[in-house]
Amino acid sequence: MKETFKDVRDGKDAAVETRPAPAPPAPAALAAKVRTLAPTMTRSMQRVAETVASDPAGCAALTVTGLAERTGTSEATVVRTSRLLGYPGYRDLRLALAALAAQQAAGGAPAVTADIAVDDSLVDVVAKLAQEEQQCLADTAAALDVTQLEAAVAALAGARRIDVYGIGASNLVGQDLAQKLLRIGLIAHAHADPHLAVTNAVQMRTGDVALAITHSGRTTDVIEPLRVAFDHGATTIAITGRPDGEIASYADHILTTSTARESELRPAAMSSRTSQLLVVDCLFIGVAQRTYETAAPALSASYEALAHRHSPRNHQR
Amino acid sequence: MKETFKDVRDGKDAAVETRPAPAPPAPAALAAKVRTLAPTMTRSMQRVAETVASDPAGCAALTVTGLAERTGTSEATVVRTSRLLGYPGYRDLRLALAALAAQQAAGGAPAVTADIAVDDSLVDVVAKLAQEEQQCLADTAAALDVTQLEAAVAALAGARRIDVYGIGASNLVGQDLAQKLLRIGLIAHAHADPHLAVTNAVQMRTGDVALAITHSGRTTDVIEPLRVAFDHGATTIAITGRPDGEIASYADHILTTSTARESELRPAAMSSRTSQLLVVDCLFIGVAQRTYETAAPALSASYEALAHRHSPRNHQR
DNA sequence: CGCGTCGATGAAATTACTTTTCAAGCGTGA
DNA sequence: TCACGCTTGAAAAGTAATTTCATCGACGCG
Repeated sequence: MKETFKDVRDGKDAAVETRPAPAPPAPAALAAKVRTLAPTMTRSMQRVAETVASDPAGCAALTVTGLAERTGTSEATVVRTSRLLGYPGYRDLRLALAALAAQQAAGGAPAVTADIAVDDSLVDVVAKLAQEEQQCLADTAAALDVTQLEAAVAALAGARRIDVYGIGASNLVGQDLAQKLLRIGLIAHAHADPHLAVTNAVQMRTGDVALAITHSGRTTDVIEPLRVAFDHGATTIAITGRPDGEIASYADHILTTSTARESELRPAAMSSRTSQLLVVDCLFIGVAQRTYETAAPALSASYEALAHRHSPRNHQR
Repeated sequence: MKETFKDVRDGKDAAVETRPAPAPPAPAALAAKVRTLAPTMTRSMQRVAETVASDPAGCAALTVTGLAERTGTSEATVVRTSRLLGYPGYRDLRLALAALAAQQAAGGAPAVTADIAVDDSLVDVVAKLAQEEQQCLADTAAALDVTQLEAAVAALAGARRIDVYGIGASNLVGQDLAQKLLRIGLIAHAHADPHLAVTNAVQMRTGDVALAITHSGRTTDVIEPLRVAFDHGATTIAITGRPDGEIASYADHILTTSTARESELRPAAMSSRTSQLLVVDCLFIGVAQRTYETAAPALSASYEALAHRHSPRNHQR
């Protein structure tokens, strides 16, 4: 169970490196974190998390016992929830809560995001979608673990070869990343076919990088190739919305994407894609910075190469 | 003196009621309070107060003992100082400190609109990217012509068949749209190969919809198939950043995406992609609304179908 | 110049709060 | 239906905050 899972990961980390940074507690990304982790939580923990997220100021004034009473749970559950949210204990969650409350008070309007309904006008749809995606970006940026990002960037920048795994919508994100990396001279390939992906993953070894993208963290077709690459000594990176999912067991570096509530009309795929793309962009820029000497000329070269694919400009007025 | 004061207060409170609200602790007025009360304080208390005022964030991380050590005083002195500053005890001062730190941090970094530079830290990169993409979304939403969108949605919703043309990054956006439309039961196909696209475009006729995605509006490989489809009587839609580009000549409906300044490290492809995706999402939601009767069941069906592709949930603790 | 008083201060005791442990409860799947 | 494992809260254990109290030093007065 938990022990097993934890031990596996720890063992791996110990073997590979010394776990760069467990998880710097989130300052303002609390709401995002609550959403991301909500599925993992038990009922009472969800109650605590939700209470905390909906009224940071109020909760900051409460002691463990107080919050336990207010949520109708026990102190133990409150502490457990705090841990799950990434804090060493309730004390620190409480501090973060106070900070969050202050920020909210200062920032003013929190954000009104009503679900998109079937009978919304298109004007509303546009507004709500834009709003939700903006929120999603903000959440992702706030929750992104820069240490992990740094490590991932370093791995990519120095990789002999990069394989990207993703299925469905995540595959498109993977292709986006691969396209970008190719442009700056890296050898990257996005796999769409799970079988081919596994077949190729066997070739991976130390110095190669395998990157898997899956929102659920449980997509077998994506986990398999990453596992194979991991077993063959490649450095592995996972971009997932569930940092505690199975895929985490085979990832050296985990980049967490945020999750928005999904509604009937707006499948989770939409916000996860937005979130994933931001992460991918960050990776790309990071790598481009680190390989600037070669990246810059490569970028302009690719522009040149495309020029003749465009009709002459005389059409514009 | 202080003792006396405290006793008086306690006595009164006990007698009157359960502590009405002697003094609402200060949130951000801490520095002011320190200055005001400094003369009243003893040397060691001044040291504590000053430390606290100059580094709220750092002190918030410390326990009484820690702060006592850092200021070279004792726990008692720290508590006494807290009292003098208007808090019931150190615990509450600490919360206020955290809040203050958050406020300072929020106010200190108002907006990062600068270009991403080669020597930016990853933290900056993440912040700037998120910021830029958010801006891009806002711009797109504001500039989107809902009338055109409405027309495009109507065309798509009633289409016998939908072909999507896009090259490079825009192709991924096209695939995203096609995937989504397929999910709700429409017949959509995204073309990556320009030759095949043209070949297929010849088949298009009235009742079919051709949709082209190109940021520049001048990408020949994308314009060609759209022109062919247009000539054969299909309804044509263009998603482009240049509504005056050549492609406009062959588009019945034009959806404009916004363009952000592009910097050396951040090619235009990035922001155009974000913008295009928002438009595509709006199209999708619009179509899903109009075909709700068939779309809703189709959506849930596709979820079901994917379920077995995920590993069981037993992995989570 | 010495003595006494009083406030400031920190060590230690006490109390409040937090964290951990553990056993009972409960749902779930075999 | 049973058994297993996860969830949960009660209570023990531990940690941090608060209070108490004795010491120290300064100042004023005899």
